[in-house]
Amino acid sequence: MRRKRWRCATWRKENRGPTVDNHEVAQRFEELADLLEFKGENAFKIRAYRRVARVLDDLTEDVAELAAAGTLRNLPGVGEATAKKINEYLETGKITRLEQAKKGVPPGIFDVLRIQGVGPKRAALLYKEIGVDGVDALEKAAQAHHVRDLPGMGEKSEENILRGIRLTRAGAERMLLSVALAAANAVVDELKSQRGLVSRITPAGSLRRRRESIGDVDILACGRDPAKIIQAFTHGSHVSDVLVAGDTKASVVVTRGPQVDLRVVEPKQFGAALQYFTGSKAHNIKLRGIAKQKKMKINEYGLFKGRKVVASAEEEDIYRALGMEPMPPELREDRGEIEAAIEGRLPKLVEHKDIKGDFHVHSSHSDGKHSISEMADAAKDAGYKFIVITDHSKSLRIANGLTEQRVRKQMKEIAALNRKLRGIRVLCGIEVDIKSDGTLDLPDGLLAELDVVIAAIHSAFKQSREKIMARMAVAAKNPHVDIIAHPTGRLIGQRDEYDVDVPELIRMAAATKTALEINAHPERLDLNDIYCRMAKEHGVKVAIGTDAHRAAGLDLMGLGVAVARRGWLAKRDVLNTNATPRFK
DNA sequence: GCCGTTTTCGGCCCGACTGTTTTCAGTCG
Repeated sequence: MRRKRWRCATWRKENRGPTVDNHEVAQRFEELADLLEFKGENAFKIRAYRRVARVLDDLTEDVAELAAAGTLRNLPGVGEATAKKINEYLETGKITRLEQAKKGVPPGIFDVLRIQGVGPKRAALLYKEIGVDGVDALEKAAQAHHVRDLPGMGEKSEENILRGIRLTRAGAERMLLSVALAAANAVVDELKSQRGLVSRITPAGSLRRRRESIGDVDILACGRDPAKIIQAFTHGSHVSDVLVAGDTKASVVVTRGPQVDLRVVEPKQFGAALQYFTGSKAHNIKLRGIAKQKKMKINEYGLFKGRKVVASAEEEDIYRALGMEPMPPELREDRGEIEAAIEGRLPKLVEHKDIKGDFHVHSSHSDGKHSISEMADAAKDAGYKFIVITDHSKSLRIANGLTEQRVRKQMKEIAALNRKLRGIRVLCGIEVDIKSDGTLDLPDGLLAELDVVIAAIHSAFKQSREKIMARMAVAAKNPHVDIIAHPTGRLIGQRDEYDVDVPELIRMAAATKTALEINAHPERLDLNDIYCRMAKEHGVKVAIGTDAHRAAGLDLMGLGVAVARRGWLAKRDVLNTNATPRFK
């Protein structure tokens, strides 16, 4: 699959909370942390700022509302000084401490810090000694061999810096979850295919946690001959560049693909390593703190009390030994899962096998490739009890949207098909367009006759928040609309959300008993994990739809389930788990 | 800068790899 180019401004933090403002405030704290790091200030202070940034990004409430209510300090990691800074930013658009820190630091330093192999110490050295104030200046200095003369630097460091610049420019960007999964599977399959090489091998990291976009791919393996595994990995058919290769770990860049890190561990330590390399970093840091309280130590080799191994072979053993329930990788983001695990109140997450049907499927009647009958066969093969055919409505001309007449014709075809089909039921639906003037594209009388109505915005993305929300209100309040599809309209790495107030939409959905969709298409994954959790907290049901335009598209359900799991959703929160779904 | 079964000061996660060093600092995850 082709690598996506990321055009929107917010690609670095795809897990945005309800409003842009949270993310915006978070970014200020990231900047502050970068600057203080560059200046060599107290590392713990820097970590504290980064923690604040992450907490703000993960927030399911509006930071401005918390500030107004005076409850900022209830947030973990936010103390008096930070609360003051947040208030200052909300009121004035500036943070005095940040402005001070910026003084005398050229803005290009932020980019220099993002080059692989250049950290705060080297960035400061380069700036002070030879005036490197940006990536271009750094490249020139390295090419002119001015870098190797600096203390602690040499020929190799210079080469590595140039390679770091190349890698960053070539696209050290994040990739879609689906792309990373494919790359990881290719590497894993190649290593597995070599007889007797690996006894266990599995992706770890953010891929295993199923984040919606992935930076590097992490893979964990064990086998009799670690050196041979590293050798096979670095000489794999997909490798274009070897970054590091040691006894137990190696990093490569895959041709037209991501950086892949492999770690080789002892079989008896596989569980500890899997836990460690699955992360997230924040989750692990909290876990380490808990181990420390219990006078234990945790690292990638195991959980230790003094020299004694308390747990190491399986992940579950480590969590249990720390006094908590083991938890699925999708929850490990330090968003309250550790506290829940200690108190024994982790949700039992929805699983792929619970899914009985797909709510969002297109056919050749509009812009799908396959007939209704072919889609039904594919759904039956997937083990489903139902699918909902939801072709586009007429105003979406580019997608050959259905007129009222054609909808009626489709209803007849589906009725006839259902008389023949065994073991699967085709429900008659529509993806009705919420037009830019705030009306629905088909009359209520017709919508009332359909089994399932999903409504979606496909036009006028640039409208004001008021207009977008007015359109959403029309859809949610319509008694025939069952689901609002891809509610924010974002395309990961390509297009930002339209100006939808998601917390307000969720309140609307709750009040009108309208479900919200997780669109499982890899570029959408919309709602995202944070919004899903917010929906659940408000009692709003979620419907997963693959938006399949061909039979193979039904396979994307796994990505939708992953988002649901990341959003803490249980079986009862997801409408697809009911073989005969009921609506308004 | 935050935080408290170590409570208002003194901690704050931990190890691998690299390149430059004569024993370790810097970077990364």
